[in-house]
Amino acid sequence: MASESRDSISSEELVVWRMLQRAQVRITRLLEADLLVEHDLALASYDVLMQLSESPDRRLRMNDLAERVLLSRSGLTRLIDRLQRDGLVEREACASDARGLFAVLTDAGALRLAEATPTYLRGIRAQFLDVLDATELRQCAAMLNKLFPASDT
Amino acid sequence: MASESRDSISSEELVVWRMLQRAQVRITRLLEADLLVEHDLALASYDVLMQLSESPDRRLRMNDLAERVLLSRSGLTRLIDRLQRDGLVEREACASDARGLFAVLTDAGALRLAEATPTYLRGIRAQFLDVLDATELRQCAAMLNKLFPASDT
DNA sequence: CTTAGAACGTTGCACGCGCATCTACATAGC
DNA sequence: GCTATGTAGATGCGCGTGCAACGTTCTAAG
Repeated sequence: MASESRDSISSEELVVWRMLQRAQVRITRLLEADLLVEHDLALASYDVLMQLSESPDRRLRMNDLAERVLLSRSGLTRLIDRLQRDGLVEREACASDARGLFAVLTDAGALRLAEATPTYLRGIRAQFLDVLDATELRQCAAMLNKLFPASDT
Repeated sequence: MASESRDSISSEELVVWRMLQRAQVRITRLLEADLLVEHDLALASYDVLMQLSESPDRRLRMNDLAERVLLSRSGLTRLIDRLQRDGLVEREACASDARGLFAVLTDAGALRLAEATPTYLRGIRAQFLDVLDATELRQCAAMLNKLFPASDT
């Protein structure tokens, strides 16, 4: 009953995989909907603001930021365009590398992030964290550590 | 050390949530890339073919299908357009409800699904199932059952 | 110094998706 | 029968994204 997953997949395993897909989509959509309704902020935008706020001097190179928010470079370019248009982020040249640009969180951006954060936290608690108990959360963390080895891109 | 998640979220919890996001995106992208490269089939298309193949008479009402593959009605309309253009699926009128349409898997669609399935299974094994042991898989299933109560939309 | 290659960010383009709207049909109330 | 409300799919439109290509700048080799 131990090893049989070489050439095929049991239907239970398949079910687990599908549930994972559904759960992730469901959580993400509800979270994004809340952010959009209450703060007119897409989830990707929130992620950008959050990453910047946690970075030294509230700034990050475009490239690094793209990796952190799981976006392609071009995708991030457009997203920063929008956030800059809304005054939440600014672009700043990089002294040490003339090719590089920093995306910098503005005060308005920090404020917007602070406003939206309760909604964000409430969402992931309601949809995810509060549903699991402490033990499950630990198990979950352990699994994710295996699924997401340090050598990620 | 048990209950403190009411008004804020510990950073460990936040980390778990972010890892979940990253893991899901990573798995999905690798899987989709494989399907695209080896079979010119998007993940959403594969899901449609799979759902149809598991349904009685290889057919499903557009509405039901949309829910199962987590797509809006309009999204599914276009997706079925494409699959129909490629001969993998056909539309058929519904006798009991003149408004309704069935999406029906064609033989070509079934063949294409069969060809792509090894890639699909290999992907979710490599990215997900094989990374976890039997115990973890059971824990994972238990958590997902809590995250995804039967009363989903 | 010069040249070849790589890296950073932006842009043109096409694609896939959701929302709002529309038409056709169904169902309930009168 | 007729009308009102609801449902199934399709369509117009706009948005966000990735890929390929481009210009600019950095780095390494000669």
